[in-house]
Amino acid sequence: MSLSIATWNINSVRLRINNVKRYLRLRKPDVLCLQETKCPDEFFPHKAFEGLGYTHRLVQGMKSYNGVAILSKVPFTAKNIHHRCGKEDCRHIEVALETGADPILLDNLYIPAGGDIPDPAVNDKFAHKLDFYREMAQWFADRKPKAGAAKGQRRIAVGDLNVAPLEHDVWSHKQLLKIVSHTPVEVELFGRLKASIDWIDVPRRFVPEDKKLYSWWSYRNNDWSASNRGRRLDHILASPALSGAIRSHRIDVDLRDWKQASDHVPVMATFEV
DNA sequence: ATGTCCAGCTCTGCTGGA
Repeated sequence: MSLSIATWNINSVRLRINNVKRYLRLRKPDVLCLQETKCPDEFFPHKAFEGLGYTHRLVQGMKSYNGVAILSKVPFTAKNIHHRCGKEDCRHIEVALETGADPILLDNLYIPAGGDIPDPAVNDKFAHKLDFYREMAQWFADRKPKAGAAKGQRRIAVGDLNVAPLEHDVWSHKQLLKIVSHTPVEVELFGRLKASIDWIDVPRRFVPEDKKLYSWWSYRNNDWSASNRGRRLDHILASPALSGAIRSHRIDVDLRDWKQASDHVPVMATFEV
């Protein structure tokens, strides 16, 4: 079967529910993973998703900040809500998609942005971000198949990871080296997470590393497309067991121009599973 | 890099977070 999965930092699911519905009608992903829903569970707009066929849902939200949700046409089991770095701040949920004999584990992540000052000694938010990366790298590493095992688990991790790891994941590598999201310490930790189970960077399977690729443009730019100062903060990672199943990717840049847009656009990938 | 958006509270302006 074909399986399409999209990830989108929506920056308030209630405020942008009409954009979400429009996107779902346009691209019809089988699974949508949202971050920054900013919505306590009792107010989550379940009806909108139910009406579009997303009858399987796992939401974990809180007041004002953070919040993640998995909305799916494909049934899933193993609804896991993970607490990270000793906090209950709604940043990691995991399901097992019922796709054939062997389910696919799907992680939806909202990694802390990290504040403005890239120094963990003076900025607790940056320290939290680095700790989150270390914890995730270890958690995935603990799930890596033992040496000699035939093949690993089919696993996909998506979300706003708040790091643009490659030189051409930002508009200016040089000018962003000291800007949170592209500092060497963050890029190193992203690499450690990626190496934990030899994750495949799905969009980069299709777009060479010397080509610019972004999923986020700051609200602080008056004309985001004229300056095009973007960053690739939103990611889709696939485990090696899915390497042969990757079929396509799409980053819907045009959505940054929709009325009342999020500062992030959706990133989607299709697999033949 | 600059500087805009969102949620919450209450206060229809301000604050913190991104």
